[in-house]
Amino acid sequence: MKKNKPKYKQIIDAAVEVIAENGYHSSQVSKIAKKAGVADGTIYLYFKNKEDILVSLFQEKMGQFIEKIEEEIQTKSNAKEKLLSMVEMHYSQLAKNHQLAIVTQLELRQSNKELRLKINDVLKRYLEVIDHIVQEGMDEKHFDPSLDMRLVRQMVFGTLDETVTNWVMNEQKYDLMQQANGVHQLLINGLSQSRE
Amino acid sequence: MKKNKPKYKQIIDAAVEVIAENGYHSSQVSKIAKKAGVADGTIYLYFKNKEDILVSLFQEKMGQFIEKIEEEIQTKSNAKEKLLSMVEMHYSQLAKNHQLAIVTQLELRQSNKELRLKINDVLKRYLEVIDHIVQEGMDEKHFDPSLDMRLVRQMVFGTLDETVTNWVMNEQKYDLMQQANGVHQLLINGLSQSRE
Amino acid sequence: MKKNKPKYKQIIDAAVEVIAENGYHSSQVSKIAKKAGVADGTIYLYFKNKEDILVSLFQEKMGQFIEKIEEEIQTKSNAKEKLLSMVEMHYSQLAKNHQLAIVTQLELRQSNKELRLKINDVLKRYLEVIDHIVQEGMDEKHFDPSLDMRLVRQMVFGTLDETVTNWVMNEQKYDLMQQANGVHQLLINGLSQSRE
Amino acid sequence: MKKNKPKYKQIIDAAVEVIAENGYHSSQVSKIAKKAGVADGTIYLYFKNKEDILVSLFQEKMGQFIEKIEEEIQTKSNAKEKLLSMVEMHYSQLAKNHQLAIVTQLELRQSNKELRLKINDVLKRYLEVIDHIVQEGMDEKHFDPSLDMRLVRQMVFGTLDETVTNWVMNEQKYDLMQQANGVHQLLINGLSQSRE
DNA sequence: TATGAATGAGAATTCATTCAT
DNA sequence: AATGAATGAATTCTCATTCAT
Repeated sequence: MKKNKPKYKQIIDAAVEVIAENGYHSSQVSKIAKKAGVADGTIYLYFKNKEDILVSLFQEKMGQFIEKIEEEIQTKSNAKEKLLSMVEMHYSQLAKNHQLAIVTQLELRQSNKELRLKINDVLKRYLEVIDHIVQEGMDEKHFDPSLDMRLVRQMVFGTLDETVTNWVMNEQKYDLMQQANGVHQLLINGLSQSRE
Repeated sequence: MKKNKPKYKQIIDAAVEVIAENGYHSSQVSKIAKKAGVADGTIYLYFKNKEDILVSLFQEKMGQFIEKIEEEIQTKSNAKEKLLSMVEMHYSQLAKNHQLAIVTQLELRQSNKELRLKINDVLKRYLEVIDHIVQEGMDEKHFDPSLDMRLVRQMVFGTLDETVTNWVMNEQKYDLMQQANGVHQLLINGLSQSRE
Repeated sequence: MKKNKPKYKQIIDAAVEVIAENGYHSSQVSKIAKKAGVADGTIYLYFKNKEDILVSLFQEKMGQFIEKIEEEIQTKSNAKEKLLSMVEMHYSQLAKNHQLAIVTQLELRQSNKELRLKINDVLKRYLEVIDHIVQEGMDEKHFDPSLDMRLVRQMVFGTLDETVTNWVMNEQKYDLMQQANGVHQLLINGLSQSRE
Repeated sequence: MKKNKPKYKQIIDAAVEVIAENGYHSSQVSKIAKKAGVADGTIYLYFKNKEDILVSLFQEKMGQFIEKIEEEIQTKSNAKEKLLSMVEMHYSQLAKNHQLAIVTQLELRQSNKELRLKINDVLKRYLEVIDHIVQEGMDEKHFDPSLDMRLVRQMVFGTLDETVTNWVMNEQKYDLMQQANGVHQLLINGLSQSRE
């Protein structure tokens, strides 16, 4: 299995670094190879083509990203706590890894439609996590049972994505983690005057 | 002023058509020129370079987009109605113009960081519209006065943007307008069990 | 019509020179462009791709080659004279243009199967010239009427082609034209002891 | 002597198969190694480089080819019969081995000038066979003693080669062997009205 | 002998932009 | 103002060959 060989991960990590530093369009395969410490041709022993590096990068990193969120959520006992945990994990993981944040929020979006479809496939798993939390909340009667799942999913993901993108575009000048509680409250209560 | 000459608008409209039909990366200047019925070189009498066509396109179209939202909102008397009106206008204008929706939601995001910074400048005006509505709602005590304006702005915009992008990526198979009320409710009440 | 523009012919002539001098595999498009005195990109205004240069080269040069043979043959009154004329013209034209001889006999044969099929199309016209002469000879009862046209055509063309290729491979050390009569006699009488 | 080791022949036979199936340009060393059941590196224990495989292939196969022709010819008592025998053997051997025919007539001609010079060296032995037959025919006074040996050699070889190439290019749709007599007659009598 | 992972040189083509007319 | 022919920089991927094991 190529994915377990050390060079596979080396190349993906080099790709993250190179893309974060140089931007998507200035990230030539030869630059990635150099940073990974392998020959250009070696890249093609592990990846079908350049796009395959990017898709694999996203799968690998986003897979771990979602896995960690799933693990953390399991330790929580109700939907509200799970949602908070998800927001916190989403933010903390990207806050911890600035380069990855740049790559996923900005650079990889410059890819073509085909690549973005593959990226969306990876995201489906994340959307399912959201769905489960919301469903649980509705079952608990803490969330409105009449909610349209698709809209909720898009609000939650859209909000998280937009807040992270803003943070990255502002060059991470403020503390992303500090927003977690506020965003959680917003998602739970919306704009309305809170009842408490 | 070049912006009032007929060819200026011709070229921008051609760009929207060409990009919607062919995708960002297959939209060569020569294709836009052909569709606009002018020579390649003529483009450069009206635009500094290719990127300038795209920025101008966004300014022109998004400017009108925001203007119409502003006009419509003025006729509403409170923040909740204004927010609903904004959601409806946002959706209706893009639903009415599929090509523009494809260009703004998918194709223009493939542009490089520099171009996206300029695009963000255009969006600032829209974000200010959101801010005004939210501020008004807080003043009316209908919206929670302790809300963090930046987070709200990002939740609102992120939700609208994500819902439209999903609709476009699903090839506009469902009716975007029908979502307006649900999204409005979600933004107002969040996930919590509604009080009514 | 692009074929009548001066750059079209410039590029083809440059291609003949470059291929004859450097060999097929060392004849990069950029080398041809440089020799033709145009930019690399200009090549692609006149030719679809590199292979199209080679096919066009063959069509252009071989077309003229065959045309001249046809013209010369018309002035002869019987098949034997026409055959001699054909042999002489075949040899004289290639003897006069060493570079073209190298390209057609050696370098262009290194091309892939697809290109060779296109080259064969061009040659069909030449084979028809042979067929006409042989048919005329059979009608005159000077040539054996029971001959298999396909075999004759292949013998004649194979002989001419092989003799020219040998001459080119021997770096044109001997006089190709001096062979014309001998080859003509061979084709007419074969190996048999002549009757005269 | 490496040539007698089993892997030497394995590799050559694999090369014939691979080139016949995939064409010259798609016949990578790794493909040949795989078909031969050896590692890529093993090839280089038996052959200096890729070109050496091709030259050796030609030497090996053409050597056997010529040997069989020589054996068969020995059983004939005069030049005419020997010539017929040569034509028949030439055709029958290639008709029996389609893959080899494809490789020698089409694929190996795509090689570069250098390789073809080496190939020509191998063919010299065949040309000598032709020369001997012709000389014998002239001594017997059945062939015209004033013939130019070089021209005859090129006519005979050019005719055989052209007829086989045509047969291969036409995907061996007709029976090559059936042409043997006709070609033999053509070579003996040329185009002239036969005396019988 | 045999292996096969790693190497790295090498080239066609596109397309934004210019500028002589 | 308008044209459009000409420019030329820039990059992925293949595959023959090597060499540590």
